[in-house]
Amino acid sequence: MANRPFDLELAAFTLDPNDREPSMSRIVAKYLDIELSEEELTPALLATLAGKLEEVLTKELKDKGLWTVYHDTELALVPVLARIESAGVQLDVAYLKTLSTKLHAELLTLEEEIYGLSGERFNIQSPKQLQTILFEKLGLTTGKKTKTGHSTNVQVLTELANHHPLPGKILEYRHLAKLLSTYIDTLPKQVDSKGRVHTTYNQTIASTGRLSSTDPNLQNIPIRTDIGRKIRQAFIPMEGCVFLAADYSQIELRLLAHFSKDPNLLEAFRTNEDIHTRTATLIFDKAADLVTPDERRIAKTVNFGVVYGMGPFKLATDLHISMKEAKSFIDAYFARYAEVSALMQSFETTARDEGYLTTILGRKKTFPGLSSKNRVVYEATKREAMNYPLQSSAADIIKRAMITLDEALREGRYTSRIVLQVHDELVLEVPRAETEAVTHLVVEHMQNAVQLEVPLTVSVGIGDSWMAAH
DNA sequence: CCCATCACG
DNA sequence: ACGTACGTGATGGGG
Ligand SMILES: [Mg+2]
Repeated sequence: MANRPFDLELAAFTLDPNDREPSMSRIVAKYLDIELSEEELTPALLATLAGKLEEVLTKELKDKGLWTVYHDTELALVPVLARIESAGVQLDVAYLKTLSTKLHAELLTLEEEIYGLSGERFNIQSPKQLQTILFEKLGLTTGKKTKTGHSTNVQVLTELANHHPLPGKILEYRHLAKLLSTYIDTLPKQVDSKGRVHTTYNQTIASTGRLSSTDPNLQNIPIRTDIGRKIRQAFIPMEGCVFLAADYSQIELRLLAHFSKDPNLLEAFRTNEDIHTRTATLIFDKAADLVTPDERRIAKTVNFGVVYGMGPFKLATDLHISMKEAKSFIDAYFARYAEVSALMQSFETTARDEGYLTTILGRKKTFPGLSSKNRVVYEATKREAMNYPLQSSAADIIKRAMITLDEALREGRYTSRIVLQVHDELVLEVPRAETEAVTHLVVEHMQNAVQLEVPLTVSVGIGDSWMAAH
């Protein structure tokens, strides 16, 4: 491995990813046991402490078995991220401008319709003013949700839309306003002279070890609605290139199979079955070809819910079924995937009794909330613990893939480069002539980043926009 | 500055 | 009686 300079921020994060505010003052106190304020820690003083900090944190990393993940993954990822950020990604600004004009016109129409239905003009974007219109003036009811008043969120408005035409219009308005203000009208302001946007990937924010993306966030670009997909079409490769998008299929559920060794889950992934249909056959006790689309949809929600520690309440409200039914589905899931049930319990007990959990690459995180006597805090932390090894190991895996893929691209003298990472997906800008070779390279490095009990599979698409590459 | 909301995996 | 699915970031309202 290359000789890399010490990185205090990454070292401190690897040692304690829970620390939300790792200021120099806190780090110096924590590792050198010296109490000094940020002001007292002058550059000159910090310079004198630097060597000692490196020595102490290095020893700590090695003692805790964290040196490898720190050095070979986190530190090795730094230049890879630097290249991604520096490359940026091209936007079709003219197209976004056209889209903006069209959608602003629609927004204006919606606005007038909303005022008409409300009988007055008000700030639609103010939840407070909207509450007054919906719940006082129109007397609509949900009885549900309060914090600082009645909630007007999408769940509530969707329910209210069955009783009055206004909430549906508000939902349409919100959807357009969100996409316009966050993406369509904002991204064009952030392009460089070549029409490319450059995000910043933060390596020390998400306690699971995931990356986060800011300024602009390129990890939450819309895709779930028609208009959202139009925004994805604005992400385009430079002249002479195509986009190659490669994403892991159900990586967290495969990790669930790997860690639990549940026979049903292993079998499903080893035979490359449709996992949601497989779960449906198990919880509804019927053959795969008899599973209805509705049953598959329920099974899909259960599959994803389980890795978040979802309970019957959430499942019932999301699927519009009774608590009793929801509980029966979850019970059936854990009965048929018995080793998953055992694994989830072991995550809780290990996190509580050993104090921490470990990922596939040896990343660690503690769960202080499991010492709480407050049931809500305890249960919330238990859910974090149940999700952590899966989400965090998935983050480990794509990081390894990025490091070795980047190296292979450079070693092979390719022009292709990674331009985006979205948790389980990589997007590359690929000269047309390199398409075939780089497709193989990307798949190879992603699928073989680690070896699991089940295959890691990657789906790849190529296209003239991010949307088209999916 | 916090809250509510909603965009993504 | 309470609270109820993990991890993020950006926006607009309102104090
Ligand atoms: Mg995927």
